[in-house]
Amino acid sequence: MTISPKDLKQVVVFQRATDEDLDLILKNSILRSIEEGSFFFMQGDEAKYLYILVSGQAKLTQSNINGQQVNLRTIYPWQMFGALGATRDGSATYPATAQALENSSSLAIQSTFLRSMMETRPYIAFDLMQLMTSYIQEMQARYRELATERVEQRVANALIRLAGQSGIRSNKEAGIELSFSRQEVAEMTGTTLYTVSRLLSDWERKGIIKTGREKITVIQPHGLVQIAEGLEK
Amino acid sequence: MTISPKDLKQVVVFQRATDEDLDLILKNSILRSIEEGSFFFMQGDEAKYLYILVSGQAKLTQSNINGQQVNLRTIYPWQMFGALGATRDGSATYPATAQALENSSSLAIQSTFLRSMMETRPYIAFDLMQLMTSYIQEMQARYRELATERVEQRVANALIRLAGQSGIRSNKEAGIELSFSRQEVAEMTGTTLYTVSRLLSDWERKGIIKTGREKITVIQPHGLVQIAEGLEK
DNA sequence: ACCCGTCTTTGCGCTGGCGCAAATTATCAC
DNA sequence: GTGATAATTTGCGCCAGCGCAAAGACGGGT
Repeated sequence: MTISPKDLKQVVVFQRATDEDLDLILKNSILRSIEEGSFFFMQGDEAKYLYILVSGQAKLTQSNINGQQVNLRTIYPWQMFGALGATRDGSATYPATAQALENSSSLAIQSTFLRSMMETRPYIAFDLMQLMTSYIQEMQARYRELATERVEQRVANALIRLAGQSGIRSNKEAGIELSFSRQEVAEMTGTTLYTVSRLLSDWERKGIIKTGREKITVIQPHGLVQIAEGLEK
Repeated sequence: MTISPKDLKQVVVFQRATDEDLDLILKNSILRSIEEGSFFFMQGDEAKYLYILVSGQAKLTQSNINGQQVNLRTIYPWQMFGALGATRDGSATYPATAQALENSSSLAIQSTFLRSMMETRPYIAFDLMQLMTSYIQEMQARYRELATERVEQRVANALIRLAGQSGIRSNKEAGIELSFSRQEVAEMTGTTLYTVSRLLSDWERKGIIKTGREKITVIQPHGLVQIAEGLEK
């Protein structure tokens, strides 16, 4: 697979880049293919590269000392990841682990190179900052959710968010189909797979969703919104 | 009170700014004094300004629909806040509320002005991005903590973090003194004031801390670390 | 010194959600 | 199709932590 400068325009942070800059970026990066289940990088690794997902799907997780993990976000093609460790000063390490959910390919850009580029090209730093800003907002919202909302509300919210993100990628007649296991949803919402399973079964009985193995189809988004707001009782 | 360009150098994001730039920033900002308990801005307000705290102390919180609030961070002099809403495109709103914990004064900088400055001065966008990066990391860590750790571990961690932040500002012989109520600690850790009170009483009995009205003195930081790691049992 | 408002403590009962265990079902490789 | 593997469901018991209520402690203002 080859990547052209034009492809890179799909990356939010590079939308405003000139063709020369895009060329330069490509020259300072390498293509890395990762098979399903393997890792782009692990939490604690030295952050030499930041990545652009070219194809496939990946997840970003963080683990505590006991190995319990939380899911920070799911990565879709042309999204950047690993940028946190890579933009910090000196020899930073990745604060999270990136694992391929399918066979995936990515563009690995040298951190030092992007940093030097930013020093002279305001738009990259600016757009990257905008991206960071949106992550902070999402993390703050999820943090507040975790601190104040009950499990059913958090799970409902997670499904709404996921439907919004990947729903764009599907036709929504007959529901929005999501590909996540109970375990994954649990890691996104700070609960357990048992509780998620019980909730989903309950909601299926009520006709709000349909469930399958590693699959959740949202039939009535409105029903989820109601649960998320804590109105269902 | 007047603020000189030199004062502004204490702001992380302006460390590398030229004197002319600092002058320009001062010219495009106004001094705002807020008395204890009042608000710099509320969640949902249009983000016309971003702030630099000049004196006093403030807290940044976020509330859900029911009014339950979580504490995102405490703001000390020469720290920037309200930058999230202000750096986003168009007419963004603040995602959080900033309230003065003491009589405070701040410098309010026009969002549009700082945005235009960043477009031509890489170092500001770059340094601001670094700052954002550190916030993301902290939020991710706290999120993981909230999702996977038990209450006592989270509270211990919060005290460690607070001691690290404001400990710099005090002499640590005879312990590091923190000025937070049980309610505030509860909002930082996603629990209730009752549980915090019970934990602190327990830890005081063990000699790890001393407690007082709106005051917690850390005597044995090591004891907290042990609890935070879940080893105490 | 005293009062009053606020913060803190603690007893008590309750329950949301955890997590084991075992059964059931879906998926894939061959 | 068949067996192996992994995901899911559900019963059951349990307990960490919530939250009310009431008492107690502290501190600022006059």
